[in-house]
Amino acid sequence: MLCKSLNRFTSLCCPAEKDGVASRPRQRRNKEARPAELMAAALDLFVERGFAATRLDDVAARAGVTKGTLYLYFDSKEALFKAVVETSMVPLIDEALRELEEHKGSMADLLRDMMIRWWRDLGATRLGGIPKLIVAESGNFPEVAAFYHEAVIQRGERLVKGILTAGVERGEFRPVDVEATYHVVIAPVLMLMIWTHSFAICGQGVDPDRYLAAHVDLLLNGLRKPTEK
Amino acid sequence: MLCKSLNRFTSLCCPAEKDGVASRPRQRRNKEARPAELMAAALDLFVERGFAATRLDDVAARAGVTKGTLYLYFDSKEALFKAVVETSMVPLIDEALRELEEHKGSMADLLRDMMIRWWRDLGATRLGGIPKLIVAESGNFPEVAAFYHEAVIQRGERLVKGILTAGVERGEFRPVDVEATYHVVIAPVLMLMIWTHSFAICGQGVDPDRYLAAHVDLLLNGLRKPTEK
Amino acid sequence: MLCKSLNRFTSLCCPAEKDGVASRPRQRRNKEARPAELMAAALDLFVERGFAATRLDDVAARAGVTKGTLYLYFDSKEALFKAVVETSMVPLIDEALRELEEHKGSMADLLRDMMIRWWRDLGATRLGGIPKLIVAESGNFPEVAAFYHEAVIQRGERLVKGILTAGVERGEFRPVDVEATYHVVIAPVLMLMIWTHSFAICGQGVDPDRYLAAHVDLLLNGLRKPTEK
Amino acid sequence: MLCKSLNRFTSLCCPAEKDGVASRPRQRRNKEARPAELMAAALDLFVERGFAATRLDDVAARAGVTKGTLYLYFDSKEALFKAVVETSMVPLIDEALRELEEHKGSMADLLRDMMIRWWRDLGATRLGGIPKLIVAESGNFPEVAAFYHEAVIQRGERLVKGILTAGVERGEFRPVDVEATYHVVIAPVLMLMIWTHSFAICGQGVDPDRYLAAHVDLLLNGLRKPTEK
DNA sequence: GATGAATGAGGTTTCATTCAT
DNA sequence: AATGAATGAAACCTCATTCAT
Repeated sequence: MLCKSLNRFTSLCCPAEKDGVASRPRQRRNKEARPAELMAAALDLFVERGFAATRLDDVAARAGVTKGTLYLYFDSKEALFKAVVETSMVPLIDEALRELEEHKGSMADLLRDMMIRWWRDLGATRLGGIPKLIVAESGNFPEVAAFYHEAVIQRGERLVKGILTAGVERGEFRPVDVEATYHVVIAPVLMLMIWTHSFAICGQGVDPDRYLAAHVDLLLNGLRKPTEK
Repeated sequence: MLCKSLNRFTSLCCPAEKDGVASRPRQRRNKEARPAELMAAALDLFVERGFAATRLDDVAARAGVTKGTLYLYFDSKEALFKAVVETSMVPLIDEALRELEEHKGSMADLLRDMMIRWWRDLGATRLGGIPKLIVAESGNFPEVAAFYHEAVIQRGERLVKGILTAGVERGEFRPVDVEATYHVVIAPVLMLMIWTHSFAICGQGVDPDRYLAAHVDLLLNGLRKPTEK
Repeated sequence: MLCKSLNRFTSLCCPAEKDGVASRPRQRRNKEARPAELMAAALDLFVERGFAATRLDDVAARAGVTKGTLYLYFDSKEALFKAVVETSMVPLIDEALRELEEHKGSMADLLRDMMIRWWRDLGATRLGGIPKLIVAESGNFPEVAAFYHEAVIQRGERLVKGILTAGVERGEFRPVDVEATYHVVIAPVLMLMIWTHSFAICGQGVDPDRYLAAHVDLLLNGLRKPTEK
Repeated sequence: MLCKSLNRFTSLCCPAEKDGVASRPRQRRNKEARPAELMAAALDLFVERGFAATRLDDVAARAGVTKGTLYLYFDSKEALFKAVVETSMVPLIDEALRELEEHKGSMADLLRDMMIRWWRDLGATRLGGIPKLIVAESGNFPEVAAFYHEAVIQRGERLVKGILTAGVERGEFRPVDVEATYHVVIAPVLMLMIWTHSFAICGQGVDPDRYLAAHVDLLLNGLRKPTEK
């Protein structure tokens, strides 16, 4: 929990004013909320246009301030992006990791549960656009990519591999190549997010629930020990 | 190197030679080949850097011409981009379709075979960077995305769904939700391509063969009728 | 360090502490001292970085206040600059004049003595950066330069010319062009200060003592009547 | 000699159009002269305002082009400055070094000669403003300072020390501390240039010829062996 | 057909200055 | 008296696009 007032962040989804500036006599409207407002505006535009194509002018305008104000709170465009990721995605993964440690039931249930919640809390929200952004711009912004890898990917990796390993050890799953299977497990979820934020825009949507159900179905069937008939 | 254009005043070097440009005279070798040369250079750079980050200066230099020449053949950067996608991906897909209509054996084998060939002939080449590029820029270039969807994705969809349906009808596969399973089948392959062209660069490579093997293994185990042990 | 202002939300640190700021409460200690504190901070930074490159943010931080406070005491950055020059250099020159009026001995000794004291009391301190600063910014702040000339340079001129004239009249020195020789006398000292505050930083220091000794040696040899061997 | 057409540079002193843009139908007016025109405009403004305070917009406007054109010829503001120094000051010093090697007469004459020519060809021209600029901005632009040190100062050092050493070896000069005397020799000349380009602007000029004569007079008297009466 | 010099709008970032509190 | 959030005018630099040659 980085900052108390930031918890409001994910549910703060600023109520439109699409691209228009609020015209009230601003100045000290509610200063504690400023960073969260800026990050919310930034998330919207980053997801919509990508990192490079997002202009800080637009981020500021969407938050109802001017460009210079951004630099009161964030050192650079990159810093702004990092802050967005850190305050929105990281806590979600950290909580999942915590739950894994405390989980007692079957690993198959946990996996299914995680999948569904991951989609509901992250994939289905604006945050679901982040992975596409990262993939798209990692080549041109290596520092951003490196940060994301460390902050998000590695944590997710620990989570999924933890479940797989535990399942195998308990004899619940077949003995699989955990390293490779990890990628097979997350790929469809990642792909769904990427899909939703690219072709879905062109009206070529995938039904997330059916897709995830099919994935989990296939996955658990593939992992289950064939001997337990 | 005081002043960029001073080279001209010495006799040290003559034609632009930058970013790996061929330095041969290139005597109007074959004027019909010019567009193809330009598109080849553009493909290289688009795949490597993305659409927005690719500079036309660099494309021209790589093709051994100057920037102005590009505008003799393409109306704009976007037009060049669309031409590249059209001429590089479409023929490949068409050939794949032709070959697959002649298949007679088991659907499981066919699926496994397809996966491997898709990777070898496309994913492992520089063309493997196209899907990432499309996904990444689809938001900012909707027409390009729509074209790609029609020309490439829909054909692939027909193919995979055909195999799944046939497998189920023959009793080779469990009865699955074909619509959703189609996505689950292709997602890992797409994901592998995207991965290879994004984080792989940051030293976080995935071993394609192990990954594909794990995917196919899981897939066929998941599809196989549980009764046939 | 995600967002600059988040420090406020934690209890880690309280007041601005940046760039070596005193962190004591500074309870309105002595409101008459505030301008002097601000000018002291400004002198440090002006000497270190020059006029244009000094940020008022940093000046304020070094004085333990905020930027807005500066504008309570000075109308603008330029006004601050002029105040600094006025209050730091003028008293020094006045004291030097007072002490020198009481001298009785030889002019050669007086000249040598002056040189050494000038360096010790002014050149070797942070005030030695003022001449460079004046020279550097005189073009962009002509009023400041004019003030400095009147307040500092002209006094020094009277002094040196007085010594030279007296030395010639007494027959201690050759008859020289006093007007021009004055400049030759002070130039090396000025130059030493400028040098110390410019290239000395780049590791190209001059040894002040050797330099001054060489200067005085050369000077007195050049001034001495050649017949008096 | 870096570039044939650049020799015209020092005598190219573009005929005013003070701060105004030429309104002729430009475009390819005389493309080979472009770099020299840009450097001439840059020299004017660098000397007048300093490095940091000179805006590239103004440099471009004075040369009758737009900002972007500058970047066709120079990679950055720093590169532009370096090019100006390299093409204007360095050749002058190099020629002086060549003459030193070929000189046969007395070192006193050579020293006097060099002083006068240095002033005539450099100090009295716009180039005389460069040393002040370097001194003023060396703290904030270390790379620029380092370049200047290597390109100009070290060459000048070799020149002056060469003369002093030769004079001492031949028994023409007293045996002096060459290292320290070098600084004493150049300081007044540097100071004269700095003076001319700072206080001189405020109407507090020094008469260069009288000043230099006094300096050389004093210098040679100070260096001459006292035994030769 | 090909060039390449030139443009100019637009990007991120900086910072002196203001003003409601 | 003091704050510090906010502004907005530049500054440097980039690059798709144009057009005279």
